[in-house]
Amino acid sequence: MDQVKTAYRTNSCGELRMADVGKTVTLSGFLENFREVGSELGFAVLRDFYGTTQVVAETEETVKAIKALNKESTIQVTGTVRERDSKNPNMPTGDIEVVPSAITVLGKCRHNELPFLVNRSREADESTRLKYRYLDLRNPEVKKNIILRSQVVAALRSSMIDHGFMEITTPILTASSPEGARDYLVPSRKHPGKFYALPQAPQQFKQLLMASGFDKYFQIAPCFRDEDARGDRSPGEFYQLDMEMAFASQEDVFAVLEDVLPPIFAKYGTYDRASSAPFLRIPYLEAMEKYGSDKPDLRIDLTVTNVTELLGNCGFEPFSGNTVKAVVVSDFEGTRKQIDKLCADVEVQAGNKAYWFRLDENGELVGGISKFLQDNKDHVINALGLKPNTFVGLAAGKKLAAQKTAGVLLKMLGAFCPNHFDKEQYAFCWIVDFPMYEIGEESGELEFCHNPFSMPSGGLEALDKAAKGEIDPLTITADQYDLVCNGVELSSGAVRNHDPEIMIEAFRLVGLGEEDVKSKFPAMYNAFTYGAPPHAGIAPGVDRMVMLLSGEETIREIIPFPMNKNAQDIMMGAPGFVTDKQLQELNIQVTAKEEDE
RNA sequence: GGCGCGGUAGUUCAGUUGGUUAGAACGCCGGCCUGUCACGCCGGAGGUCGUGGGUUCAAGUCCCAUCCGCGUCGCCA
Repeated sequence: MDQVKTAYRTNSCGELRMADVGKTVTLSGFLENFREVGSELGFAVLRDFYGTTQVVAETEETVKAIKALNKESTIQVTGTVRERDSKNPNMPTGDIEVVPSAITVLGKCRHNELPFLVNRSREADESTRLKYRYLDLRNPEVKKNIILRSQVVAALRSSMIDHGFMEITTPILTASSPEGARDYLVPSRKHPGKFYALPQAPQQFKQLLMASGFDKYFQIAPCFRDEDARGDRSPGEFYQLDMEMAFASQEDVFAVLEDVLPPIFAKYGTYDRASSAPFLRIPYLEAMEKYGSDKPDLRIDLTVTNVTELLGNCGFEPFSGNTVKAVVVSDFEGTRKQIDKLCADVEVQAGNKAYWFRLDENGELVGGISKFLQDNKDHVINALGLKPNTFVGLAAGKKLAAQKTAGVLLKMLGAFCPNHFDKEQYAFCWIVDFPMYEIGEESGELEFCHNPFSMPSGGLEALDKAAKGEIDPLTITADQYDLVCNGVELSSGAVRNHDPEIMIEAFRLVGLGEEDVKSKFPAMYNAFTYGAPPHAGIAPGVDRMVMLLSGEETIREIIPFPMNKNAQDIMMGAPGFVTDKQLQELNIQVTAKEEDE
């Protein structure tokens, strides 16, 4: 079947070539531009989804007719394909043009001044682009990310099915979850005072599918969280490649994604190199120690060194009594000005100062805090293995703060030094052995570090020992893992806790009892009392994957109709006020209203 | 919510120490142009300088408040 032929066209605007010369064709598309070269000559560019084709106007009548139309109007052109007198090698259809015999206006554009030029919409203010997203998306440069997204989703779906997974949809209207992010609530008409919630993730449903005897589940799942946006985090809603496997371990989950993702990244990505299986596994504590981050960018060949013993007592006040971390950069070429800028940027992002010194080409310690090191010069050089032209970035503070600041410093240095940054690839790694518990910053009490559904390593035995005080609960790790690519956290997953007794024991350590488990997660708790398979899963973020693949800097570029930072859809007017009648039906009284714009 | 940057023509931006009638490019309108392709040339229209207040002889520019946008931290099991 001809894929583009419709009632309105015989061909697309992207397909005509020299071989088609002489044919009579009908094209339909948007009038992108008209270049008038005289009262009896002009060139129109017709654009549809597939490409552009030049339509030549050779009579005064045709020139006038096209000139009268506003750009972006949709028209239908019937005519003959002809070889061009002057060809355009930059254009796929640049060898030919269409000589029209009839032009029909299909959809008139009523605006002679557009909010922006379609072909240059990416230069326009983002709010304007989002308000007129349907014009913005006509720009092939903008549209291509949405096409990429569609192709990636199709490839993921097909690969998951090839790996024996079955796509199952789960409810969008469900119960509010007591843990995690703020919920989006939907009032119930039939049950006054009660609310549905949009799922933050299909987490509980997929685990219930495992309890139901399904074996390998996946879903391109919409997830809803009412939290503030970031450049790489869209407010409100996003999509996950959600998956779960029964009778499976951490390694089984790793094996699936290590097989599914690299070929898709290599095929659809900006770079054609992607890590192959097995991805590097880095324990959480090691990642924090070595990279100062739980999402290291492995394209950077720098690591963090602990220099507390070496430099802690050098006499530089900010170091004394603190943990001191260093990032050693060999073959460093940076001016004083660039170093200052770098340190300032680190301070902005990390909230902590960065310090530095350099071993210059003559083997002297210079710059930054170097004067505090002169007494111990040889010892410092030997201990760090410094060679001439080496930069040493430093961070100090309490252990975690020093680690994180060094981590920010490391990433900035990587971005600054091309010789330490092998950029053109997708470098994956797994972060494993996350702690199960942490001391909450506000409460000062023991809390779950990530989510309470994870299986603690060592199971019931480890929890019992912690309860008896034989081991520190903070040393218990969870069978939980993150997938990281190029410094971006793509996904979190875990081996789930499928045993009600271990679940109760895990909750007991944070001061919650059996009743709390039952009331917070009744469906899962009950289901697991009827026997459940050990299961494990993960849910890579689709939006972030497409963002990595496209090379875009903001997540909005890869979402067809994104909301702005304030979770508003300016184009649709969402959120918006509703009628009093609607509110009455829902038994809702509004106590505060935003000023109407 | 904190911090940072920004808001000037339809669009993207410039605007010096506070000083004449607020400029440019693109777009738009009119004219010219027979092979353009970011067509070219000539001319023209187009401004609540985000909003409100203040200082001043004089404010796009300085001060205060406020709204909006983006980034970042908080937040995101």
